[in-house]
Amino acid sequence: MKLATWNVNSLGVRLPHLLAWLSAHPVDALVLQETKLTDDKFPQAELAQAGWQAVWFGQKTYNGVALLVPASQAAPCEVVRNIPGFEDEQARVIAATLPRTSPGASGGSDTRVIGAYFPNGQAPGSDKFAYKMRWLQALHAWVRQELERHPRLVLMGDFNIAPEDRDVHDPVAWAGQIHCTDEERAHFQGLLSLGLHDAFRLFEQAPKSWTWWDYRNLAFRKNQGLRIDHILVSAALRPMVEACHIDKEPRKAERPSDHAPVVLTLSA
DNA sequence: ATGGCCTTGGTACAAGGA
Repeated sequence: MKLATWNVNSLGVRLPHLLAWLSAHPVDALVLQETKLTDDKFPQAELAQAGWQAVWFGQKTYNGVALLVPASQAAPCEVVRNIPGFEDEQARVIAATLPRTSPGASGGSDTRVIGAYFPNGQAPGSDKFAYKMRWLQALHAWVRQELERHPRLVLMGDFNIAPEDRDVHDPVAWAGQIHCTDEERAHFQGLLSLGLHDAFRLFEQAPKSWTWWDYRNLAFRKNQGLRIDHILVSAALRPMVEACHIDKEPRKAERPSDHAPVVLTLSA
């Protein structure tokens, strides 16, 4: 079973690119961020024609999230949009349960997937940073509840947090900057304290592994980036994690997203 | 060489991203 997350930076622009990636990488679920489409503009028909069903939650111009699942699989259920109880104008979260498809498998159960586009935060001290902190607090409380109901849980998306200095190409230049502040990193650790595990760090990984590279300054060619897109797995899923990798290939395409997909491989 | 972006809305350029 493969699960993936990808900030596509406009699904309208990236749809052909996304379909090409999906046909080469048949995942069991993919969460998208920054679709930048209102719900009426979501390309449901095009995706269905390519063999994908979806649930989505968008808004105009900014943000927007979706969950894609092969049409051959059971439909995602118990769909939640945004953090329950947290008033938010911005479309940043979509959660759903993937029903277990192999009834013969023992000891398993449904898998809960939460796809999230964490706020950017712009700069420490700004209003947007304060919003990011409130949002992170609400997310933490909600994920705690979700874990009680769904032991097999995956939280993945664009976190807009580089958890450690090794997730930053130039930690000195980025010290205290957005994505790297102590406050943001404490929130990331807070999610881990719920019993979640950073799937990427369950394995030995190449140094200088990033998921995002600035469009400017030849950052991708020089491999100057950040690791800000993450897949966290619950304790119940951890023994099943076989691999977690960043697929840099789509970042080399013409008109790429500035983010690369992250892919999780689970046994069974 | 040293600096170099992209998307949306809307039709010039500002806002936002990270």
